[in-house]
Amino acid sequence: MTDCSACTRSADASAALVERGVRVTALRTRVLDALHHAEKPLGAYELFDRLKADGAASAPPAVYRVLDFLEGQGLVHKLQSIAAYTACRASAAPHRAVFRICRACGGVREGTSPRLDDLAAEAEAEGFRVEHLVVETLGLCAACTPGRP
Amino acid sequence: MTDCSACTRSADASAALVERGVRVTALRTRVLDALHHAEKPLGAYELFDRLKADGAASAPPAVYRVLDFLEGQGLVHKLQSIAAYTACRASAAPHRAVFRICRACGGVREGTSPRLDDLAAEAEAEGFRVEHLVVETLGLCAACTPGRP
DNA sequence: TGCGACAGGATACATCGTAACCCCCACCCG
DNA sequence: CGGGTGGGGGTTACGATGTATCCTGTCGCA
Repeated sequence: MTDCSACTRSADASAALVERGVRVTALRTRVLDALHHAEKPLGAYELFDRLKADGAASAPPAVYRVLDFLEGQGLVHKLQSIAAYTACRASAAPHRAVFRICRACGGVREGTSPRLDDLAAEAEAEGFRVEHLVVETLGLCAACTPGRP
Repeated sequence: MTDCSACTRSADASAALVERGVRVTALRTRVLDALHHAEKPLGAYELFDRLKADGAASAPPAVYRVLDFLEGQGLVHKLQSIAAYTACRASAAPHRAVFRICRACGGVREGTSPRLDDLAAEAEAEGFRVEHLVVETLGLCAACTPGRP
């Protein structure tokens, strides 16, 4: 288990949970750590396998419960188009985000944009009550685009 | 099998395929019709069940193949957050779209917005080659929002 | 007539997600 | 201290979603 800057982030996230008065359990910490250490988003079962190897998780439902919880807390995002989960590096609170998913290397970058709020506002203006916004950009990242230095 | 305005739309879509020089097969027509007649998006297996009842489809892979094809042609959209497919009512060509998905009634509205192109342009400006954009707004539609006439 | 390309049939399987039920344990309260 | 309570997680079993693989039929074309 290597030490890395991501650990700090993970600790920050845990601290946010404590402040909100919700429980920081061993399993939740493990899941968060695993996602922070992963270079890429992890599928639920991929995550499950890693946790099981560490003796930290027993069965899929446990993992899904934790993922749902962490997503509700804004610490984890689910990438719908690839059915994978990624730890949020930007903020420890629920927020809107846009993801760029490279189909070649599998890498994902989380970002933000005023367009997100614009889109939400457009929906609200038409009477739609926005609870969640999914914005995922699929394609090739700069490093994987052919004809490039 | 009732006659309805959606059939016209479905016919328009088929006409677009002919013009592109791709094949309009029985199965593809059936899938398109089924999606056009459905009031709500259909899951792949839900769609499969309907087609099988009509003797039109044999097994899941056939349905997925047709769905992939139609999506590539811009006639069908996949709603990632609910794993369902809907016929496009807007255009017979590939295009960007934003969806509003009501978690209460399950209804979906397809729309468009200049923000979609803005988001794509932002990504391109940073060297990301955009191939597909998924934008889904989840919440309550006007009719399902409480405290409303 | 033979060939290549494409659509679809058929089987089996992989992956993703959840329902239902139980138990444990921290915590609160009298 | 004894009992109640609720959240978190273990366990089993299953449902839903999506695919790999191989084979068959059909059509256009040289």
